[in-house]
Amino acid sequence: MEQHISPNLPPKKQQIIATAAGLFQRFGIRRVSVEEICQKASVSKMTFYKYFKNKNELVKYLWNNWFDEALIKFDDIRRRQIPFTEKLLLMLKLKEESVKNLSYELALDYFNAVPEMRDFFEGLTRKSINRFLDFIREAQQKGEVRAEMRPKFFLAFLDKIKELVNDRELVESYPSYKDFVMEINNFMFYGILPRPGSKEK
Amino acid sequence: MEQHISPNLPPKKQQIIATAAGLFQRFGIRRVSVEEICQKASVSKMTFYKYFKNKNELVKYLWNNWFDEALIKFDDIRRRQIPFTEKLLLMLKLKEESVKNLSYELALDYFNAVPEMRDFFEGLTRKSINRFLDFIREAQQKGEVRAEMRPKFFLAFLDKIKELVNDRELVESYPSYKDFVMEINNFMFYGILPRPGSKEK
DNA sequence: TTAGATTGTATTAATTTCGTATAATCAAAT
DNA sequence: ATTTGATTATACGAAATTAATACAATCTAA
Repeated sequence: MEQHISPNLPPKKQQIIATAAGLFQRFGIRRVSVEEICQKASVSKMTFYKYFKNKNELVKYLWNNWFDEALIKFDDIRRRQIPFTEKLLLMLKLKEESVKNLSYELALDYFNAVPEMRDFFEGLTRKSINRFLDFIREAQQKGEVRAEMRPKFFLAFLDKIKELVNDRELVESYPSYKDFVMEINNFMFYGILPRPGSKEK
Repeated sequence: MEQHISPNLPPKKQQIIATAAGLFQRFGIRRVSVEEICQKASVSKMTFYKYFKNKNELVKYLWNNWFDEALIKFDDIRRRQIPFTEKLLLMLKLKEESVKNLSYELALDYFNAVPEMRDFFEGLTRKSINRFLDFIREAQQKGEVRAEMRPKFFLAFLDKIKELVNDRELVESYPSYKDFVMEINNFMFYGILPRPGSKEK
């Protein structure tokens, strides 16, 4: 719920953004009218249309903000001095949070009513995906990931894996979260084959 | 979210009721259209209007159901062979749950748009309150409650007390929930004065 | 006092929702 | 096979809501 909206914006504009974000989150974009936003934000409609051409532009503004913030966090993780697989897990978590904030479900609901917004949203999504593919390619060049693997396959694979990260029962069945991470680590490095030099028979 | 809707209704009617309840709960009554209910319930609009004159009648039906169920549970508590104060606490809990289901907040939102529904809702509320006042009067006749106290005062008092029941930190500061109940018990029986014969100095 | 921002009210056009009418479809009983 | 009752799809006009703009009035700070 906490929005990190860049400050030193006109106060009225900020009010609009904050209340709109709250209302959209709660009821879905489609179900919230401009007037409602204005009333709850104590802003006249004129002022609203001064700062935003219309509701869609406001929505785009919010989406842009959210995606930008997510990308900043993404790059932050990317730069850290931690093993590749740990980065991966952090990114999966980040993605989950972002989706929660964006209320992807509510966005979908909006697409049905305003189809042209789908393109915009998908544009942002594509940008994010490309950033991630870059990350993988870089890891391949650094030798952290097998170079023969197609990045797109890896992406699809992770999309499935992330469900495991959210599987509480599974995660808690390990002595610690770290052990769980190790499991994924090992799986990604060695696959299902016994580690060379391990004592498995 | 679990609705206990009386069975052996026409299946389509039941679908309408169930989906409407879900949507209302989620988005508020005002924000959900008849068409949306029909779509999600896989029921044609014609069928909807066969079973309900309009959206308001559907809402009334749901409210009636919810209040009836609550009153049944209320009477059940009333009949139990447990001390008066324990009944009180159970009733406070019941009320809290009912309010949660009714989404009182969302109902209020609806009143702004459709004022005539407020009367209906308040009618149901009054009925519940009267039932409760009866309960108190009975307790007064049985000598469980001081006869000089006005039932309405007691009602107002409880409305404040119930916030305590929901105060987790307070409740958990007692060794057990039973101890917390005893505290309220004692307070209601003896007020703030030391119990006659207790060892306080 | 002025300039810029904001508000309240009003207004029109566009969109959504409501509630009904009609004909078609389907399932099951006769 | 036919009838019956329930349901659906489509369409429709009326009513209500929402969108977006216009204009005059107000407020605020330089």
